[in-house]
Amino acid sequence: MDLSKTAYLILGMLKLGKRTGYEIKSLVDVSTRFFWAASYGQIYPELARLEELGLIEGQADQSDGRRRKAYELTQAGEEALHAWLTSSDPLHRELRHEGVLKLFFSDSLSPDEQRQQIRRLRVEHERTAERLRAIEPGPRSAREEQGPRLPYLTLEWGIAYQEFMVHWCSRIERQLAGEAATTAPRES
Amino acid sequence: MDLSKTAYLILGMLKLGKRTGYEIKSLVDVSTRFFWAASYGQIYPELARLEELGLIEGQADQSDGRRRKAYELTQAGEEALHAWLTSSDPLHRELRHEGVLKLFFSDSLSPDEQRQQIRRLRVEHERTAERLRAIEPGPRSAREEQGPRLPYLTLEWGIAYQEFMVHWCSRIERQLAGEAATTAPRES
DNA sequence: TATAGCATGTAATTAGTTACATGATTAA
DNA sequence: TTAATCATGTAACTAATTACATGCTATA
Repeated sequence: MDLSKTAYLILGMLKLGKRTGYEIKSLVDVSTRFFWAASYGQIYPELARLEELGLIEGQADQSDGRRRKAYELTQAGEEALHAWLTSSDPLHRELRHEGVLKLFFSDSLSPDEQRQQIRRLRVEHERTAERLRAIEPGPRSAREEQGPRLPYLTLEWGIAYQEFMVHWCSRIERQLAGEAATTAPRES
Repeated sequence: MDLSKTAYLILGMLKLGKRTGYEIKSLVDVSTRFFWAASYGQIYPELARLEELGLIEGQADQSDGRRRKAYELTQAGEEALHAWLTSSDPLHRELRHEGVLKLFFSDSLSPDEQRQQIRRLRVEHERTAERLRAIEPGPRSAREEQGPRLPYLTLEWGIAYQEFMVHWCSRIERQLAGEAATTAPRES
């Protein structure tokens, strides 16, 4: 029974409570999406697969007119989730960062173009950091009320990562500015 | 003319010099792979496509018995690369990190299991940091000999990122250990 | 002489996104 | 009444990996 990582994302979300595919997607979009994203095109077929495997159980509901199907973990699902959480298999880690890729090839750019690009990179990470800080109050209060604490921790991690990128960019910007000053002492 | 990011990776590598698909792959594996990976299954078809588009030009060679085809940028290819490097389009940024994902769901684990997992996460990043430090002398000496400097900078970035992760994990480990001490003051 | 490395390529598969179709309810 | 939101789902597409087939050269 070898599941995709996204399958475990779903199992994990259901461990947090009975949920529909739509609710899972909404939750992912304000939480794990910064380190593990998922789209409807993955979630709905995966829910069907997991039910087929007996790891989750769906309960259809029409009562309020809207057709919905909320899923829960079965015992087997709980076990599969726990096995994954405690396994020592090497972790899937993947980074695709176009900004750093551009930087790698930027020797051919003028100092001015280089500065502009690194500035853009910094601004993007600043914006992401802000978005994460806007989310923060929710998980924080949840944690303070003795709810799950680790989700909050990973949010803090996300903010710290964005800040790391911002600081790194700033340092490079200063470095490039310093060189420019040496090359052309009086620009004004 | 809308190219994939991986197409720009190839254009960038060819800007650095005439190269075969095999050489591009080898270079990618010791450089950009940590922020933008590529496999043969992408590189060879993409080379054909880029040649079709007139952005690169291949030159077949049998002289040493081995069949090889080395590519160079055309004028159009140079321009496409420069346009990408200086464009202000939002950057593709994607992170898939199974370790952080596990952490997000780890509230249901015992403190001991939690510590073990975060330790594993730290160790993986330590190992990656070491691998990057092992690569470092190459690009550093290249830079010192007035060769390209930005590739070295992105390598430094890679090391800094791994170290950020290691430090973050260490902090969480200490935090969890502190809590354990409060809960069970005398474990031995 | 065997193995590692150079070199090119493809087929099959997996992963993931985007865009659409459908239809209900709720709030402006 | 219109727009936003809830809700499920799929088809088409893009991206990427894996594993294989082929055949050469250089080195141990």
